[in-house]
Amino acid sequence: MDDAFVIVPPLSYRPPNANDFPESSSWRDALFNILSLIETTNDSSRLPIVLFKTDKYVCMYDKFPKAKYHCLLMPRRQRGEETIFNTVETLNDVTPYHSDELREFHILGKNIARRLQESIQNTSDSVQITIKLGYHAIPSLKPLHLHIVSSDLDSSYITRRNHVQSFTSSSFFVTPDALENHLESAFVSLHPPMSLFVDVRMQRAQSILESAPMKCTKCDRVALNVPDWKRHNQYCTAMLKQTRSKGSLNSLLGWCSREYYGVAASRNPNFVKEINHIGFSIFLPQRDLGYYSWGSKHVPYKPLRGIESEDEILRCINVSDKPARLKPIIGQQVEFQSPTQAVIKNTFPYGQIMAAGLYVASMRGIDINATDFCFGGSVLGMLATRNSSGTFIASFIPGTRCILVVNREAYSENLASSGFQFERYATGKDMNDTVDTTTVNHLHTMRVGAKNVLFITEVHAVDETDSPIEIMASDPVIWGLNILLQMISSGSSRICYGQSDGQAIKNISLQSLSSVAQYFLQQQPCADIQTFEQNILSGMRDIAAQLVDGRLYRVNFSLKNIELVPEKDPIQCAVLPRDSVATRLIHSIMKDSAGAFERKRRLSEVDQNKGEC
DNA sequence: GTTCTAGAAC
DNA sequence: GTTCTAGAAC
Repeated sequence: MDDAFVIVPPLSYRPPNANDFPESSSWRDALFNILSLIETTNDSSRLPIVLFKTDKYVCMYDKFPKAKYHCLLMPRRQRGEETIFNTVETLNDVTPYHSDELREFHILGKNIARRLQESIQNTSDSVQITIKLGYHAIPSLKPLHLHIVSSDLDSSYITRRNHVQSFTSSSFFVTPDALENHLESAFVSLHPPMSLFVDVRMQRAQSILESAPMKCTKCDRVALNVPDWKRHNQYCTAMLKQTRSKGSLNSLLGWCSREYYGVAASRNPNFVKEINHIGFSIFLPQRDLGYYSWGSKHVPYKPLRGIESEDEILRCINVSDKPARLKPIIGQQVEFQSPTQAVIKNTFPYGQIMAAGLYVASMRGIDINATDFCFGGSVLGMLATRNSSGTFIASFIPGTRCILVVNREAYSENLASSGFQFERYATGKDMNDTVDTTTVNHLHTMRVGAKNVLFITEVHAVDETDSPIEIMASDPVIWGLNILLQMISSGSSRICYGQSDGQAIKNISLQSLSSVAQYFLQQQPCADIQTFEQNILSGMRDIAAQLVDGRLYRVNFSLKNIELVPEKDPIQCAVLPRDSVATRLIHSIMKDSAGAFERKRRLSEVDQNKGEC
């Protein structure tokens, strides 16, 4: 281990004021917000909430210190870099594969602890206080954070039983040594270690918080209640017990075997398996951010730049909606109906609604600043085939370095068409209903190569586990690679399709993503997945390299190479509302999400009341 | 994670 | 009457 990475200078502990900490949309995102503040602040070593940082890690003061000295050590979020820590949110995401990184992290933590110990050497506290390191077996906050905390636990912020237990229980407070020993045990006794994850015994850990006796850390006296524990703790004069750490194992840590595909795997394991089964290696699903619906309420068309306020967008979003469940229709035959014609243009508010997806993604904890790209549903296909059957526009999302790429082609759709009829049939709706224009969208992130990509795509249905299913009234073979990449963009591991002869849909079947791929590759023996992957990665590189300013660019092709050309009609081809509106929509989440969220709630109540009257 | 508060425990 | 806990809201 190269100690140079983790050398810590002498530290002086100067806890900040509570209002030095950034406001957070939700307490769950508090640490993420701090981490992105650190990345976006020019000289973040001057931030009062930071005690010490390196290129990879940051040690910040705890906002509610449970002892005279209390900090949190975390890996920094590194844009575009492959650090495994980026996907570790709790101890349950840790694998033996993380051993080396964790060891380095722990050495840094111990060195910080040593410096803190030095800094209190000459104070009256020096005799009684030692600095301890540990993770909470069940943390309240993500991502992974190591507590560096002094043994006194003398703090007005200790108010509840679980505060006491979480820092005094020798098993709930998981020391770095205990975690390292646990990981080490996988290499000794279990095989194969790479598919194993740490598994915290949740029930036992919870019962420690709730019902284990609260003991004094010095004399083991059992307290009657929290105030009793605090009173005794302040005046107990017994010597602090020396805790053994080397070689210790933690009784709350076990193992759980599952394949490693990233964080999203637990939500939609089939999708991840299918992608790997096809042979794609550049896609690593990360976070599944769920669904939201867009109901435009039959208002007139409007140019995106004509949107006056974010409320015009907020009122159309329903964050608790999800796609309808696919009905058991396999093998059935469906006659088409003759519903009322309903032609709609993909113009706002019936299209061009990426801003809504960005809003919901921010609300659900995506840091747009830490995201490299945001793609609509057909972008992967365009990059892979280098075929611009569409008008693709690339531009920075205002106020960020995140590149939004969407198909801005203007087209019309008829809700009476057979495709829409089949979608409604497959989800148990009235085939003749051409009035409801609500669409449901899925949000998820993937690593694509070394980049973080947010996907905002429409989905038609979900299966019994609420995973997306593509629905299509034609044989997917016709669509070839595009449908494959559209499914990947929407996070769909299956497609429900039937063959249409104009009168009816026949042979409705359900196929997996990999069988669609297999069929496509059979039809086109010259096609190979690796070439498509290279096209996608080099396309993303080209776009990032050529996007030099805040203007709108059209994605053109010359000899299959991507060329960004400044869009001649940036007003007409806008992909987001004007900057002031878009910025408030996306960034208000960080600073003022409570306000935006409350406003959204009030608006939806108003709309509901209208409906009821 | 905290804050707030009803009502149980004393 | 006061002290303390636990659950909901944020």
